[in-house]
Amino acid sequence: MPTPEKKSRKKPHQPALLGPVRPRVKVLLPLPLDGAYDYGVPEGMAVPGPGSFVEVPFAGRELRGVVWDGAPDPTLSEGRLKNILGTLIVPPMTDSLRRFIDWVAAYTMAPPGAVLRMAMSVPSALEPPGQQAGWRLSPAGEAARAGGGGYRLTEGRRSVLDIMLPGEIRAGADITEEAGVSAAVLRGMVDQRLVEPALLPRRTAFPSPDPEHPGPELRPEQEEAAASLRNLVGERRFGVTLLAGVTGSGKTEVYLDAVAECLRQKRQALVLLPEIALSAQWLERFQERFGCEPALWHSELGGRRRRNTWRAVAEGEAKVLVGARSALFLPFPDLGLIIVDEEHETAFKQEEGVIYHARDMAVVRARFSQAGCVLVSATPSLETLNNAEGGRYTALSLPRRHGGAGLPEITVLDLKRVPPERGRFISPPLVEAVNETLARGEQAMLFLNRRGYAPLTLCRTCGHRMRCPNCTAWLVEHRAQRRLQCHHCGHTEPTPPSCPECGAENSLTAIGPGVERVQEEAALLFPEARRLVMASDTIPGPAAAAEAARQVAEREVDLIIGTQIVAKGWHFPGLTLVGVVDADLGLAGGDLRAAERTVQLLHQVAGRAGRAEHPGRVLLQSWIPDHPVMQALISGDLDTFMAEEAAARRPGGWPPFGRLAAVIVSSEDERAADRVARDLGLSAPGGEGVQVLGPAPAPLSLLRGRHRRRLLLKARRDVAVQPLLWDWLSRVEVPSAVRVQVDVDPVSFL
DNA sequence: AGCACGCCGACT
DNA sequence: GTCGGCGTGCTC
Repeated sequence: MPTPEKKSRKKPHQPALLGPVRPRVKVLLPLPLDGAYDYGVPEGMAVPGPGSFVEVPFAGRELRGVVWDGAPDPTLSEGRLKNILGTLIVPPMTDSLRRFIDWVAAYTMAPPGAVLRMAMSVPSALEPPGQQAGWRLSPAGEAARAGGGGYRLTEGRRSVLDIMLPGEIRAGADITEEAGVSAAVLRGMVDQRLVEPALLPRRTAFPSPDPEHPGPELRPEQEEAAASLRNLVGERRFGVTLLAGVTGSGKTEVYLDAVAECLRQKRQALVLLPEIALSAQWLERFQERFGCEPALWHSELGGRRRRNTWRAVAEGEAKVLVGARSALFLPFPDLGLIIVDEEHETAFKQEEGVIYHARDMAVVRARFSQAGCVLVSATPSLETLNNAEGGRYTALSLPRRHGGAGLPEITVLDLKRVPPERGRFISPPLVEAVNETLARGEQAMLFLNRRGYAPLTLCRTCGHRMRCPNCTAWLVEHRAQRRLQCHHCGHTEPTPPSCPECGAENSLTAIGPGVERVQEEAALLFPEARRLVMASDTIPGPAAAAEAARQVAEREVDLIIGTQIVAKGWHFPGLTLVGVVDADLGLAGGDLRAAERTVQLLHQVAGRAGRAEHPGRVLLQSWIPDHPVMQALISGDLDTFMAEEAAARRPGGWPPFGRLAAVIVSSEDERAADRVARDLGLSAPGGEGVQVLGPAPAPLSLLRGRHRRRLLLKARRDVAVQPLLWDWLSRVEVPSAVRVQVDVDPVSFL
């Protein structure tokens, strides 16, 4: 039997081409490669300029990339050079976005192609517009979809039929992507006449927000701040402003006025929100101000809408876009303003893949785009406050609330003095306060930043604790589903009837409260109250969020029991009491920002109380009522608290007075991880203003089945940490089973 | 990222 | 004896 010819990995040696040498360009591909690759421009093709989207052959595939800056390598032999296949009809990527991508890659130490991938997240958006070909079900296809026609369908064909609605016309790439099949499956269906060609309709235009649409009238201090922001935008140059102001002081209206000015300047505006999926009420306010909806961008946005939005941004048609952090990498041709609302939120930190902080990168993008940048918060981060103090940012503040509404009165309930009953979590004074509030026909909220029923399940007989098999974490009971869940890796298992260790029956006990357990207790204490649990698992998306907001607004709910998702952006006019079930929760673990974050979160939750005509009340249950965090919340003097935080961090050179970079070593093989971590420790850089702490097991020393070790590089502010890190990491050998990640400016220390 | 190559274990 | 596991290296 003849053996099939083995495909040679090496290219056959080609003789040097005669005639004129092809022009060369660098092309960056959306892959985690070290840099851009060189390609030849075939005869007859105009040399595409930097920023052009091109199609190129790469490792036997056809990929799309962007012509990048820099000189092609003249030493690369003509024979190895492949030709560009074609230029795509898309507005080229601007200089400012290309420089931003390079900057982010250099700063985060990610491959530039990995950053480019975030800017090219919608492959189908690069298809030529207009006369684009699409596909729809033929009559035979519709019959097959309904199960008729006696067709025998492969799994792939079945899933194509399932996702194609009768009459709907979609792009081929869209269909194959959503159905999870190859193009061959679709082609086969076309050949069998189950699917027929059709022209894609031109997408509907994005509405233009009208800056002159009559919006709400601004109070004098709002108008003053708005004027300053309009001025920032009007100058059409880079500048950063911090807009601070307590909840309810009308910051949103102020910065929407800056958006209006940006529209008058005929430039685009980007608003970043930490949790775009839960911002139904924010969208209403936008609508009121501008008479239409903005373009939206978040990870749940799928298929067609995603594609259209990307394209509309690239063509400058989408004037205002509201999005999550990934919106920072959209191809705005002329960005005039970036707003980062709730700038202190840790949700702006991307923790996977390219690890970056969207707030910080927003400032950089604004700089490259000659745009204004506004950081907005009731409780600004120490980083931002420090920049304002140093004069790098302009500071504006709105001290008062709307309509003269006072700040809620905040009291600490000392749990040592007024403990809840055994096995309960709501203390008698809080029970009484809720009863009074409900009796007056007002709404109350119980806040506990912990999902599920109980964070720990313990065997009373043998002391066994239910743990996640993949992570250093306890399993959280979700009683409604009768399951135990790991909140880190997604592992779930049914709640066992008896102890898996000693076999004792009825011995497993729930330890500690989650919102579900608080709601159970509330059902006993306040049986008449209509209750609503708001947690990320009960409010899974924008629609559910809007529905929850409606129920609260229309008084179909008396008592809200919620996790941190209730802290952000809601306006509950009838809510006058907030009870914080465990104010100490965020202080455990003792990381660098635990106190700062707790103050920010609890201040924000407190801000939900008493926004309308009724004054609000907030009760914090705490075992440590004298803690500076509680004292700051009671007094409402957050400035002093932050000043003390700053004073505590300054001498040690902790951020923002110094730089940090975390090096995380992980492997399924614990010993391999230890070995690499130890080697890194031994070759750690030192010297003036630089020190390395660790290695040490990460607090989550096992995560998703990977053993993790951490090192922390701490450096003076004037030290560039990236060259130091590159040099350091290059000196240590890392086997392929071990991953070394760098997190510059870490937020989480887990 | 994806894909082919190559070198080690369990099966028709 | 082959099929196939995924470790390793490469892509202009």
